[in-house]
Parts: sequence; C-alpha cells; structure tokens
Amino acid sequence: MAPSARMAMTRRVHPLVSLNPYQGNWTIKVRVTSKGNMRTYKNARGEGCVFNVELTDGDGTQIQATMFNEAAKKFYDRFELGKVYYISKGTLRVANKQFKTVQNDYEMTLNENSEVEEASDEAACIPETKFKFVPIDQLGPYVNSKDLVDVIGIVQSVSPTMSIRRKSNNETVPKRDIVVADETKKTVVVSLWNELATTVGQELQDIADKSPVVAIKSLKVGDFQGISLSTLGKSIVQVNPVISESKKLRNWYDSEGKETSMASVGSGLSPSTKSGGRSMYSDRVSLAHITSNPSLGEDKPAFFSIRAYISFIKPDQSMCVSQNEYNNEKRQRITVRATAPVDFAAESKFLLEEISKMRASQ
DNA sequence: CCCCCCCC
Repeated sequence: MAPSARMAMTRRVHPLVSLNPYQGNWTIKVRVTSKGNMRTYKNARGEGCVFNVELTDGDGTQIQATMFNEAAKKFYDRFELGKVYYISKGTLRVANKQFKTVQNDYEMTLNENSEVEEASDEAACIPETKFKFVPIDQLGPYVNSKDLVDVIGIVQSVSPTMSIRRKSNNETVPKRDIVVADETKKTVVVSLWNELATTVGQELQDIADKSPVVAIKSLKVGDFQGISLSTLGKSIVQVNPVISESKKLRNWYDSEGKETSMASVGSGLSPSTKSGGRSMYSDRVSLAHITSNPSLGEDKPAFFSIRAYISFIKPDQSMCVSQNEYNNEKRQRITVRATAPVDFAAESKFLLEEISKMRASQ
C-alpha cells in the first residue's frame, strides 16, 4: 500500500478550521495553492533559509505553512504547486496580522520531523488555484497597497529578458516586461521577475504573435508610469488557462479587441492623480499646500496625504503614529495623524524605533 | 526564526 493511502486510512483527516496551537495530533489533506521561493536571510536572530506555501483544504480554508533550514531543504522539492498532500506533525502559532497573506488566525510551521505525503491516488475534491480577476481599468485603488491582485489579459508584447541590478545588494535579477490588455480597452505593463522572466516569460515571447491569454495570480500594483504590475515570489502565471474568463477574453479579442485602439491604464495620470483618483493617496498634496494656506482646517478638519522625508521631530508637539510603512532605502512613507495630546515621548520613541528597524532591515 | 520581492 502506498504510504499516503496508509496515512489516510490510519488517521482521520482534520479540516483546517479545526486546527489550533494546543492540539498536535492531526492529519490534514491540502492542496498547495501557492509556493514561494527559497529565500536566505540574515539578521540579529541568526541566519538561514526559509520558504512558505499556502495550503487549501476541501472546505476552501487556507493556511500558510513555513519551513526553515533543514525542513526547508527537505520539503522544497517535495511540495509542488497544485498537488495534494497529507500533512501531519506540524505546529501552529498565532499568525502575525501584519504579514498574513491568507484568511486564518494561525500559521503553520513544519520541521524536519513533519510528515508530508503526496496524495497521488486522489481525485481530491479540493479547489484549484482560484483567481479573483481585477479588470485593468479598476487597478487604481490598489496602487502601492499591500493587497495583491489577479489579472487576466491578452499579451500584446513581450520584452527580451533584462538583467536588473538590485540597489540593495548589487545582485542582478532577470526581468521581462509584458504588456497585457483586457476588455476594458486598457493596457498595463507587467514585470515578470526571476524564473518567471526566464521560463514562462520565454514561452510567452515564443508565442507572442498569437496574442496568448495570460492569467496571473498575486501581483503587486505599483505606480511606475501611473500604474504598473510586478510579480512576487508567490505569483502564479498561467498561459492560455482553461477557464471561462480566458475563453471570453479570447472571443472578445478575436472578434473586436484586436482592431480596437487601447490606451495604457496609467497614461495621462499625473503623480497626484495617478490611479484615477481612487488611490489611497489620491488626496496627496505638497507641503507647500499646507504652509501656504494658513486658514486650512480652520472651520472644518482638512484631510490629505503627504509623502515626505522626516528631517526633524519636534519634541513639543502632539502627534500620533497611525501607520508606518517601509517604502525604500531613500524614502519612508509615514502617515501621521494630528490628534489630541498623547504621550509624545512614547510616540516619538516608537516612531524612531520603527525608522531604525526599517533601516536595519535594508 | 520569514515578513524581502528588486529597475526604470
């Protein structure tokens, strides 16, 4: 008997929702619906390698599982995107809200003693990768947000692979840009990074003249040239996927899309109005807007966003840090909110610690 | 224990 069948018979399969940190003896049956790259890290707590998978069970419940070092090396090749596994002997802990990518209060850690068996015999009733496509003309609200998007479109062009030098550590990374269009008659540039540039990117280049459909899960939405898309380690790229949206898009393109003139979704958007005025930063102003208008906020509160460097923190003003987000090595995006008097010493200490954390993490 | 996701 195959090990996976034995495992299935000797242990009840637990639904993912029933797992918690206090009950260790379980077996789950899950599909790998996302697989991250193997990464190495080095920080104050040590160094090592790590990778994540997202797992989905028959109820559609998802959880993120993380493997470090020996476990990462042991299971990296065993876990294949889209396959179904029996897993036991993992541990659960409360998920860090700040980083969680799936809807689950817990996250799972697998160590080298965890059991991972492919359920190869199964006609498993577990959902495949599910997309939630955002039409290209609706990408605005996602610009620079933490939320990732799925996009489907017709590939209009494919660039050669480029070698990009990463500013942070001078290493080079392969990149390829593709232009994608959809029924909203808008186009957007999608940057494919790393293996996606060299593998599926090459495949797309080879068939670019056939205007293939591409469906991409988990894209980050940036603001380069108004609106831009970029793959992450966990992104999934499917060429001519067999799904209804693909067929619909193909029909549209063949019947009228290919004759239609289409504009870049980011074109004509100035930096402050990029993303069609729907971005969380669409009310962004310059500091001059505030300093040149002494009556601003006099009769009613004024709301706006700014992006600025912190050059000095005055110790005699009340402020409250409401959000504090790392942007890049030269810029920190800090959202501060003027508010009723608070413990400024504590707030400024917090703020400064956050900034030094950001710098340390570069 | 990661939590980065790159470039114009």
